[in-house]
Amino acid sequence: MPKATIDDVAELAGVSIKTVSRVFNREPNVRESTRDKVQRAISELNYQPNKAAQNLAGHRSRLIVLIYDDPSAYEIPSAGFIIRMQEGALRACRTANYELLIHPCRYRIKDVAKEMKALIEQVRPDGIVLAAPLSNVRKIVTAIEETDTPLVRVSPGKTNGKLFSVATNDREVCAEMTRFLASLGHKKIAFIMGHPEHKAVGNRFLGYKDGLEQSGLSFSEDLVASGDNSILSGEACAATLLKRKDRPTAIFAANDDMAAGVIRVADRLNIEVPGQLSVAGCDDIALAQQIYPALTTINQPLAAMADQAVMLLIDSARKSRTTQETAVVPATLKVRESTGPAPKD
Amino acid sequence: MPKATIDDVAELAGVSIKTVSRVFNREPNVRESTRDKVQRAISELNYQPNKAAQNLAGHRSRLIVLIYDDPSAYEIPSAGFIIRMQEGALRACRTANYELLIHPCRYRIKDVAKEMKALIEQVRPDGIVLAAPLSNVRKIVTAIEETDTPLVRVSPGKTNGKLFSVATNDREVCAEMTRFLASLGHKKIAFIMGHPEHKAVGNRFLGYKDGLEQSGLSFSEDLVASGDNSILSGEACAATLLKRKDRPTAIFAANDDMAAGVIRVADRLNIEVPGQLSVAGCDDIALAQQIYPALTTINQPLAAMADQAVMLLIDSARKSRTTQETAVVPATLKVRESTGPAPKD
DNA sequence: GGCCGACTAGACAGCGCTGTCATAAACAGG
DNA sequence: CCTGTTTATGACAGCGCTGTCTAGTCGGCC
Repeated sequence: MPKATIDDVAELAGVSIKTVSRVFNREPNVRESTRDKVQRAISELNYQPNKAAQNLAGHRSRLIVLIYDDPSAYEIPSAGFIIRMQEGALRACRTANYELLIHPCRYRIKDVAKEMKALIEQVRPDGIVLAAPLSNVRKIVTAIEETDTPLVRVSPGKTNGKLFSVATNDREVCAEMTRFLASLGHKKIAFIMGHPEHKAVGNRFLGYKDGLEQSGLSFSEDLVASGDNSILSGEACAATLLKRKDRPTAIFAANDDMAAGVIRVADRLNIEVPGQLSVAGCDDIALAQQIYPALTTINQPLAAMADQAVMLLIDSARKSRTTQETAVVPATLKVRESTGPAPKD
Repeated sequence: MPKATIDDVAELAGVSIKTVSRVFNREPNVRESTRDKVQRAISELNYQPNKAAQNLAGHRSRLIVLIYDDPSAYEIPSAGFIIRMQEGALRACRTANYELLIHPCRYRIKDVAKEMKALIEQVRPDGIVLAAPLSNVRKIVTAIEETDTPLVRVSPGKTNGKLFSVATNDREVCAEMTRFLASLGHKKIAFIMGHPEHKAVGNRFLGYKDGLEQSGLSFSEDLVASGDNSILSGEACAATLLKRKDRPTAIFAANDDMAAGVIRVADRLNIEVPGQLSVAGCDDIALAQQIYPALTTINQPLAAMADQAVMLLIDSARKSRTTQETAVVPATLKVRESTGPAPKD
């Protein structure tokens, strides 16, 4: 059986194709009885509109493209990141009856801009979700903007600029984590900063400081170390911090890998976690649950962010693009086993 | 600047739109000089053909849909599975200038068949890659076949049926693993079977038997245990196998999780791995490298399989659909630390 | 020189929809 | 009952391409 077209439906229902189109697209000004007739014809023929035709005639594709960094998506540790994003984006697409195209992108190659434009002009998506870290690569953002396609950038850290974007309350939640540690009685809470290139880094550090202040603790340079986001660097930082005679009773690392490094070092130095040392991380990667003790960390609501991003895109298509805004999806503390009351001395 | 259309190019080049189309699609019978003229016009205007129009007029969408099981894709342990598939599929799509649509699918809901058909008739993909375990769900396969869209099923285990599919040489490589263990001097090689629902299970067991035979070892029921693919069941099986006085010196589990369970039990029983017991798994999931000792296992070439699948799809579109075939992408042994020479007693 | 085939190029319909506009029907109000 | 307005429907163009068919051009060969 050849697939039914709008003409078939129109004929069967005894109306014009335009009326069928109206019914299918829930347009107003169709009499109830006509609507019924058409509905029956539609379901009888099992009619499904051809997207290509809709797209061509209607200038909208019901397609969202999710663009993310290519090689990093396939490295096991970050696979979770992109899967979560996809999960959220797909959820929003599904409810709005959109489809999702995924497009990994190597931003280091010269022709990214050209590649992006080609992609966009070919498929004409109704919107684009640009995942971190690409969300801060200027030439990509610019290329997309030049095509006039609605764009939402998703990034756990704050995105600079005034475009649509969705972010988390990184700073606030890091303050919350710090307060949480303080509330357990910790007075000497150390912080391990991450790779300075990461956008998120600054905010997390600021959040840490906020948290100290809010808890009535004073900030000390001596309790801050700088890593590069790797487990190894976490170990190095921990070694430094823990060797001090007046050592911290809690260490808050700007990401989970470094926190894992801290736990390793504590184990080596025979410092009990969480008995003698509380450790907290950030990101809630898979590893966080797999290590012992399971890591207290901050859950990144990646799926929710992507979901939000797609919804923004779809809404902005309906209404005219409103004021430029950035949505914030709150991250939450995941308290597990690596934190506990401060040791009494 | 409004996007250039084929008419713009034709006008600039001083030819008909059909000629532009010919040049762009590398059709024959265009004079070299004309081709050049058109090429120049194309690059000057930065022309990108509108896919929707191509699709509508040409009855081909240059779109591949990857369909996979929904909830399971988002569970962390299996995220790697689907990411790998995507990786391969994307690779093939990229080189052939196709785009990839991803479509998770909950196969337990009633209307899957209808949903699949709606998806297909709407987007009219040129081909569909159906990932395991969906590749063996009859109602989905049937629904897709009824739409006459080229379908390739990807499944680590063998797929039954006579459709296009790509699989691995599960049985052969399991035989290889068994021979490998035998070559290390092991005489008592036990096997832990997985969940009987899994298609792959039977083949792996057969491969194990093949391997024994090829190594001149005899098969014994006593050396076979049955788990359900979980770590816990692996522990249970290991406990049984290792409590026997005449205990095996090597255990080959049908998946990595169960192998991990074996290692846990060995640790608990103070049996050294690989000193006193060699352990091998299958699948090479992320966990395999994270546990200690790192697990010797069998690498599933998921990316390569998906790549292959998409290539099959694209080729079958070019030539007429040839004879139904199943491509086999070989899996390979990943020898790591959990296996070693049999203990001398 | 005339005819045939191989190349090359263009005219044109039409893929299956949606947008626009015209028209018809229904409904007010005076 | 007629005009003015709203509501319901249809006619038709056209989105930007590709497929088909036709027409012209060129050389080769008898």
